[in-house]
Amino acid sequence: MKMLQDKGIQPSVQRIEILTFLIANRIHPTAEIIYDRLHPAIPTLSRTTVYNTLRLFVEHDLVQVLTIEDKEARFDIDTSLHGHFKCDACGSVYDFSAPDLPPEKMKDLEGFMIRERHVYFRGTCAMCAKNI
Amino acid sequence: MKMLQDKGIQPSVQRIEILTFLIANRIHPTAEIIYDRLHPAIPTLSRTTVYNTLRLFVEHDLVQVLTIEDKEARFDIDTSLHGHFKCDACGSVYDFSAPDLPPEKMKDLEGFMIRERHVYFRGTCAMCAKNI
DNA sequence: TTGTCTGCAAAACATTTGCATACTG
DNA sequence: CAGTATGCAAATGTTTTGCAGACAA
Repeated sequence: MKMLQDKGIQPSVQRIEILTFLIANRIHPTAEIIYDRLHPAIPTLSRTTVYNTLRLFVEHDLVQVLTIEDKEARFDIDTSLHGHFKCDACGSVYDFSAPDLPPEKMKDLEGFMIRERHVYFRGTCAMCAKNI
Repeated sequence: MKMLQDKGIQPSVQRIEILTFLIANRIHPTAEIIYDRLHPAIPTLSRTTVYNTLRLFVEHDLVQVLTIEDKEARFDIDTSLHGHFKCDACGSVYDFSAPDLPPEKMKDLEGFMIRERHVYFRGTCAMCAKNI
């Protein structure tokens, strides 16, 4: 996988599979979800490798960590600025285009160096709201 | 404490102390920080009670949970809409006035019921940036 | 061959739960 | 007295670490 080499990451079978899963499944999965979905196809895969790999990807800015809930981290292959909505009914995490909060307009943060910006909404998604 | 009774919470010694701490120390503490700071004065205080009490406060909308980091939850007595900035150097969490993201303008979320909104920034705070 | 990657088992943490005791109305 | 709150100890769930064997440049 060229994507990995471009980021200076050696492309092992496990790393390619995890990256491919993240690209194909835009569901902001947890480490456990990734493990559960890949383990049948790669029986030797361990949770440790999933965690190691995700940390590596984050360190190389290939994915971002979402802390939209307090229990477990979620991972997003899309590192562009956008918002995340978590439905408390079905548990899904949706993307939405967040207005670009211009950091220079926030005078509370004068002199602050902003490296990451996250917008998290929670509530009930349209599908779940309909079924109530 | 009237504030507790207004929310339908029985004001025990422990609950009053924890609420008072949150009001007096706007540092967005973790459960552990609250325990460490109150334990000397209330030697019988247990971590369980701190966790129980914080959960109770959250359920009664007296405080909000911040998931600005993946490891531990932080608690904010200010439930109004504002942003949070975490400095990766000193670990402090700062408040800032976030522009009110109008949910109705986000057509990606049509039909969604929004219950919570969070804006989290990360980086280096002005004080730490100066000392680099 | 030398360094890196993997994966098992165990450890580390934050948080929750079961339950007996203590408190309060 | 009845119901609720507390706190200890143990359990849970996620993530990390130590380390030995496997793999790759």
